[in-house]
Amino acid sequence: MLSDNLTLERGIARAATALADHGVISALARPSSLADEAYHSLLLQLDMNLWKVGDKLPTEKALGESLGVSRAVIREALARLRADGRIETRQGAGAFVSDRSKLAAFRTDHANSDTDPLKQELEILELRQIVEAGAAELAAARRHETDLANIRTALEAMLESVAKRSDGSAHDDAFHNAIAQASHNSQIAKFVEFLGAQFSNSRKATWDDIGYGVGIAAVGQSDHSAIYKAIELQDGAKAKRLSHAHVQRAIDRVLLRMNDQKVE
Amino acid sequence: MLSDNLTLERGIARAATALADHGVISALARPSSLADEAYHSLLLQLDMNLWKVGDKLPTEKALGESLGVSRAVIREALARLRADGRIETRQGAGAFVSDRSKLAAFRTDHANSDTDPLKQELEILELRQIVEAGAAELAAARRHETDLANIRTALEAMLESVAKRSDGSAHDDAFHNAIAQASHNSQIAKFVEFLGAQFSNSRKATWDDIGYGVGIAAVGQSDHSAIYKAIELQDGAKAKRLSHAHVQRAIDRVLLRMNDQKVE
DNA sequence: AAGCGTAAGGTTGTCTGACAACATGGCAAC
DNA sequence: GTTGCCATGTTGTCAGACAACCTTACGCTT
Repeated sequence: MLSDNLTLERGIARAATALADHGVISALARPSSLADEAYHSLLLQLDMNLWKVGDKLPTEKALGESLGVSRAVIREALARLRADGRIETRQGAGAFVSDRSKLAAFRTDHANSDTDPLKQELEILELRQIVEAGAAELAAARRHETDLANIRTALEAMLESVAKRSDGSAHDDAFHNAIAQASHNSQIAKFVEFLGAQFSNSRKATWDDIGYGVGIAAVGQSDHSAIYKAIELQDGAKAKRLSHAHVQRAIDRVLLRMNDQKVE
Repeated sequence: MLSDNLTLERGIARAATALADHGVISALARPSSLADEAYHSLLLQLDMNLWKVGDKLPTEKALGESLGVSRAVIREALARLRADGRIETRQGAGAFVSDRSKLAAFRTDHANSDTDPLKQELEILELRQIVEAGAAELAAARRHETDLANIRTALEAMLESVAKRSDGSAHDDAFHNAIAQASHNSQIAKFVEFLGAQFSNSRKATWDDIGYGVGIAAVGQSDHSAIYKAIELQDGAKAKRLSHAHVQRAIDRVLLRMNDQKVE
């Protein structure tokens, strides 16, 4: 595992992708780039505690040889690990594993993707539920007129989408982001935006034909209206409760899918 | 601004750091690396919407010439932007600005650091308050015996630190992380750990001589004990309320510091 | 005139070699 | 034992080259 040759893996991945393009395989290891694979390979070894905090990683030259790639590729992988706060490098000395108090970035994707995708989606939704409910509560207390106008704009755009039975996921995002903005806490706003981006694929389900058939879009819309009114009336407790319940619907849908999956 | 020469800036930054080392200047632009500066330069231009979503960035060669650095440096900066989901690159085509729905990493540091550091700390604390309160509520509902044991271990280590008036910040971290782990939601656990890491410097104040003098450590300890008991008794509402109040104390201390700052 | 295949040039991905900047350990001088 | 210097190793940066790939334009066919 340590001395794997990436070019070999890459060849296999390429072949797999070629098959996938023909519909033979659904979604496996992407070919991406050598640097990407080196990054994930090193990240995996870091997550497995192959090296302890403070330990010195092999030299760039050694890493390149063990993975069968050039130093430039290794350097890009190390640069990303450094940007995430996983390692620190000192010119002339080497690269060292940094302790957890240096973490500089939060990502939702697992290097070891052995976890069930649905479970991961569920976990992110729970985190989203907590943060968005808190954001709504703050928004009710701090919203200005301009904030209300922004939320209303997104709300009306969504109403129009529902009426036309078209995809309103972009406006859905805008609605939740506008509420987060109304909290007047830029970190919360940025984080809500980030969490929203983690669902760019799965959330579409609410707005496609199936979603309209089941009536998800309509129910979500009445949720949204109620949340807006609570924020407008500065009823923080209500905004929090409604927002929490709104995300709970999405959670319940994921739980249903998980049950369906187990039955098969 | 666009055609700045990084080597020039670097020279100035080096000189500034040299002065700082002699105590003349406190903390200014770090010299770091050329790639680091190129990354922040590009990030700043992206945040200022210099290019619209989908626009093509200048070629690596052009970027390198405009910043006065080699292509290798530019490539490292672009690699980091790509890892954050800010841009996408296609071999043979170029680098393109991606839309916000591709965000792949959450960071608390601002590229445009024109914001008050205290305000930023306040905003992160508010986010932390929301997430940790939610995590405590879930922990109360889902904790196993092993989770309780982990929390208790950290709690007792902190008690010992308080008794010895030594630095217990590491155990403080461990306590909050253990609660987040007890939520049995790995994303929440990871995020709480990440937020904790954003305070590696400022949180020490609770545990130094001043903190002991004011009694912050002691008060925090009674908070911790109460939170633990609520989780043990599976009283989610209480755990949530106590955790919220606990972080509120830290928020209030920051607000005090902000007032002191305004007076000067 | 419209469609299509091909060739040319441009751009990113990767490799190689080189040198500068810095760190570390050992050795010699005191 | 301590100090200072030097050889060696490592990371940071640069330059050039080629492969893989994309885009565009040109010329040919229909």
